Amino acid sequence: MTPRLRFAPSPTGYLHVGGARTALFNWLYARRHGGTFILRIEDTDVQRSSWEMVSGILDGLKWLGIDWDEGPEVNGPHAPYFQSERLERYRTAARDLLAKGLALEDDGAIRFKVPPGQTTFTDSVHGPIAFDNEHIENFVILRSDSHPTYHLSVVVDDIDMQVTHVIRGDDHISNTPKHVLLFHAFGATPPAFAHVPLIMGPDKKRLSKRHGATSVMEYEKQGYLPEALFNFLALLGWGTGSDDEMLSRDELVQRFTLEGISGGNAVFNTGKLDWFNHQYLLRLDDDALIARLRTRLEAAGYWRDALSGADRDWFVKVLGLLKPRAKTLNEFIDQLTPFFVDPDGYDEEGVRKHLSASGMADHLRALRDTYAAADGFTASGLERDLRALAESRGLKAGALIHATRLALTGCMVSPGLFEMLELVGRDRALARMDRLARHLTGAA
RNA sequence: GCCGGUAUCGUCUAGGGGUCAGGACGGGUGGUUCUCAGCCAUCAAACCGGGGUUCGAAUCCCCGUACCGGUACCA
Repeated sequence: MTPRLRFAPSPTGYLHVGGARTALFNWLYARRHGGTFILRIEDTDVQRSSWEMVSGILDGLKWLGIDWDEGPEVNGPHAPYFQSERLERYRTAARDLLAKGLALEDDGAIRFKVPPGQTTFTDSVHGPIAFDNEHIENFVILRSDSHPTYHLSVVVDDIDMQVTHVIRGDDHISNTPKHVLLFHAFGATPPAFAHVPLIMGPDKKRLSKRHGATSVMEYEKQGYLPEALFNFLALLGWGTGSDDEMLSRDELVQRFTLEGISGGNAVFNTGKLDWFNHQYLLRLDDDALIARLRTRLEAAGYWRDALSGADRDWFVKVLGLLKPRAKTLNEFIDQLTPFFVDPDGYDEEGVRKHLSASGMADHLRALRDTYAAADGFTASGLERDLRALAESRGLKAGALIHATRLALTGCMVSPGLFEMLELVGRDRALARMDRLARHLTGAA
């Protein structure tokens, strides 16, 4: 029997990174063993569920590259995959149990009669786990409004859909005996269970909005690459048993085991995600990088078709300058600014530190004139000219460099000044130096 | 409170009766240098505590402690 796994989100919010990781583990296991990955929408809580949320979840999964074999949009032999469309099925199941004397009516609701004894199961992550049934109350399976509770719908669906492995969050571990009891009551064999540790914030509290972004698509917005998030999430709470960390989707599939999942909760370390993202960004070839940047370039108003045509070589050089410093696609866009538009102001601290020396406007004009008269406009020549000029004027090269950087970018930090000058080009560079010189004179 | 789970550097983790307890992120220092980043070199940093078992325990057992989760006609 080939394994059948499922991810069963409740569409009461967007795809959370914790949910995404659960989906990821299920997907990894299914792909590793040639099984089936099912997506089932647990929308029995009609008030809190919406189509917008459903499509948000699908988008998040698709963006991460997690595809499903059965479920919304693709359907399958056990359709429908929305619990809201299976309500009658749950009612029948609850009445079945009632008829068999395994459940009882209570105030219009139906409760499962928990038998005496002990309920045990073997968790692939935690090992054997036992609960005394006396600690489990006769729990409701069908509400008085005839809607199923989570316990009922989950078990009925897992039976109907022939789910063989349930990989879910640790928070379900104490629900599991209830589910095991239900599987038995329905005459079914419970699936194998694997409860994965929860994702926490840096303060070891359950990850929530106050820790920062928790939605998968929020990371997309911030300029993270799906393959980076995928890799990072896969290794959160799971060890491959080796020192390798940069692992492709396929490598992750090949190495995935339930036993490698660790028992304790895992802190979501944004810094590590940044590192992964940077690594993946660095591995993108030029055209791929440009393609990934495209939408954002358009939004910023920087895009022109020549960037992938006549100006491609220039653009590739610019990107090369930014690669060591941009950790996200958004940072690329930020740092790309001086290559597309003139500075719209000057960093205040920079002005104080680097422009307050008297005569700076004059030095800047002198440099501007030198550059205007220079034969070529390449980094090495520009550097040589600047240093010579600084020396002739009794100025430290650094001082002139910093002032020129402010003129060119408006900022105190940027890639190497001379490389930037070369790529910004003579006309724009001279204009910006003029402008700062005028600005300084006007201010004085 | 009760039930369940977990415990290795700050973080993610490897390992697991005898190891210099390994890697990565982050951090420190030095170098490269016009700033930042990067890069190179280098350093610091952990087996929750207490009892056992054993020639030997971080590893096995017990007891604590801490943390997390559950304790709904939420999922």
